[in-house]
Amino acid sequence: VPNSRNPTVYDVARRANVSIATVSRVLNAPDRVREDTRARVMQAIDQLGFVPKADASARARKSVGRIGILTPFFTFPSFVQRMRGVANALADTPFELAIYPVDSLGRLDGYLSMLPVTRRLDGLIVMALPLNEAAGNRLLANNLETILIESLHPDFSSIQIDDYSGGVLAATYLLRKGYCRFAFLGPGELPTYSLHPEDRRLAGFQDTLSRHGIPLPDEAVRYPALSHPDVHQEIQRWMSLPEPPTAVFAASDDLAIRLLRAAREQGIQVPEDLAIIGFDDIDMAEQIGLTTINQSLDESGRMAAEMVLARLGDPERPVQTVHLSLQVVERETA
Amino acid sequence: VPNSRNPTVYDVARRANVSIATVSRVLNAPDRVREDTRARVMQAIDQLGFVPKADASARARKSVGRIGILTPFFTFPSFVQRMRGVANALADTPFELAIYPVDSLGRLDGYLSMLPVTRRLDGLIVMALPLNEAAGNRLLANNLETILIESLHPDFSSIQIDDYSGGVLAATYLLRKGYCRFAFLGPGELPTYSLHPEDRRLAGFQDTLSRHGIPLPDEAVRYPALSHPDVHQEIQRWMSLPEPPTAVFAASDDLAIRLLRAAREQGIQVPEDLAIIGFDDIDMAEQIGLTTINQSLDESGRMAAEMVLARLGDPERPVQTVHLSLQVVERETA
DNA sequence: TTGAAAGCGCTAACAG
DNA sequence: CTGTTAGCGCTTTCAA
Repeated sequence: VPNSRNPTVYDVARRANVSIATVSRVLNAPDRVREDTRARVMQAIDQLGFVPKADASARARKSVGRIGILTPFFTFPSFVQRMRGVANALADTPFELAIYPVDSLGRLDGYLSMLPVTRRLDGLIVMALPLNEAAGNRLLANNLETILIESLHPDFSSIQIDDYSGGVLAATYLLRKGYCRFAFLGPGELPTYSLHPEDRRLAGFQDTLSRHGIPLPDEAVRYPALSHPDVHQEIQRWMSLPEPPTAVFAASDDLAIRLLRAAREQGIQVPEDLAIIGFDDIDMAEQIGLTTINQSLDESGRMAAEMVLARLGDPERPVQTVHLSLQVVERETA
Repeated sequence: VPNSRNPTVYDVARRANVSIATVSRVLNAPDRVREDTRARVMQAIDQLGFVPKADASARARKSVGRIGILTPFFTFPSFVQRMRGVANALADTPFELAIYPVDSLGRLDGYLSMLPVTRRLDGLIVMALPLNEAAGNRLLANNLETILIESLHPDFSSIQIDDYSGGVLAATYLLRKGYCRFAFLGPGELPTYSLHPEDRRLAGFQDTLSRHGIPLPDEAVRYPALSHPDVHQEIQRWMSLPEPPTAVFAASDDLAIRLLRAAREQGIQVPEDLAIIGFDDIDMAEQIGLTTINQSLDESGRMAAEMVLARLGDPERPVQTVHLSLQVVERETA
């Protein structure tokens, strides 16, 4: 005689011949249950039409089991690689991943207002986005563990990239390679809601050059729109200069790749006629053979996730700022 | 010292100097509590910002406001672009996005078991992953709105790509361009848990060629590992054939891009010596000028999301299969 | 990998 | 009216 009440974990457990703990595990951490046991439990669940009571789960659960990522440009390779780092770090934990793409200032404010209050998240990773006073306080007050990547705030742990020294590295590398006339390419369309590390990369680049007595004339520093014709045009402009540059530092691999294509189309040999160095070291950089500066994208995501998890496990852990080191990856374009 | 957890009835009770039972009564049967006691308790509740935990989840019971994506290779550009389509479709809705990356058969089974039962999702989009009988039934039984991309199941709406006709398109295009000796490049490392559309792309390619009386010899069909040396080697092998191919159909843009680089390194002119056509039309294809076959990646994600939302709004909506059309995008490599 | 047992936050029965 | 106490159904140590 079937029980008239809704089935519980106990019913499922009895039918599958396991303990209630195992039933719970099948639902909450399937990969921690042996294949055949899981199948048996799932069969019992299906047969009984078992549905866990939401309030009971909520009550017993100490966390909601979810980490969020707040990110602009969430499909740009550099951001995707950071997300990959996060996802990998989360893979064998009971935490799932929620994405909150930011495409405007309004969206950023909106998320920063609601996320801490609605308590649907245990932790938050904020990528390359500024955190204002009020938002920071709200996160703190509501006790949402937050880690910042790229931005800085006294009350939160963060992962920092030294963009200035990235520029120094690029200049140093190119100088040692013997290049002597330089140019810089930055992104032309900058949204207001995200951080802009390009300026500091340029500063490091420029300072290093000038320390070697080499100027970086204004016409060598360009911020074209990302369209193909625009990038094309910048190269033409450069190459028709009385003393055209022999090496370009592009503020991102994305830019460098566009530049590379435009150069090839104009019959400009890379690196013979024009050397190109990028910044980021996205996957595609390797596939294309682009010389660039590695900023440990995957690693930054992985560390951010680990830092969130660590704080979740022990809230007493001190706020810390981690500096990731940069490294030139020599390939074929410079 | 502020409490680090959310306040509970115990905190309220302590602060109001009553037992937890009284707190509960104030919440559930206020008239059974003396006026002044009730006021004291309410004051404590307000001060602590107390919200009964069960309530919170009970309120959310109608809709949790979350759509999930189950996907392999979630950082591959082609999958990322689909996710972008989904994210854009969700941007101005009250739904957030959860990602469930699948990296093994066990993980796939695990998610397919737990997701429908635990009710943390309103809808699910399954990308390029097979759905077995049991999993399908479970999704249905638990009423989790699901849309499939690439795979097919009679009980679920899906978005289909006609891979066979993609092969036909590639062959037709190359033939019309006047090429007469062909090769095919597929991925060498195939995980067991995901779908494999390459076979059908090859079939369409091969059939079309043979309909024109052109053979595709075995040695022209290769599945190298994705490492640079391996791809390099395939080209060498081809070019040293007595009758080397003049055009290659790569089963994905990723492969095509690797091939392109390897070719250039060996001084092989593309498309003069060897034409290359890819499949997918990822963002990068445009940036590097790759001729390829567009399969509307963004669009497929957008449609999937819209179909989930539509079914959520009106569960009576019939199951439908949408066929996305393919299109050759002519750029510079073929 | 699994089970026993101790909670989780809350409600309700029962005393007083 | 209020406090004590025993669950509710589920999760999560901890040991085995």
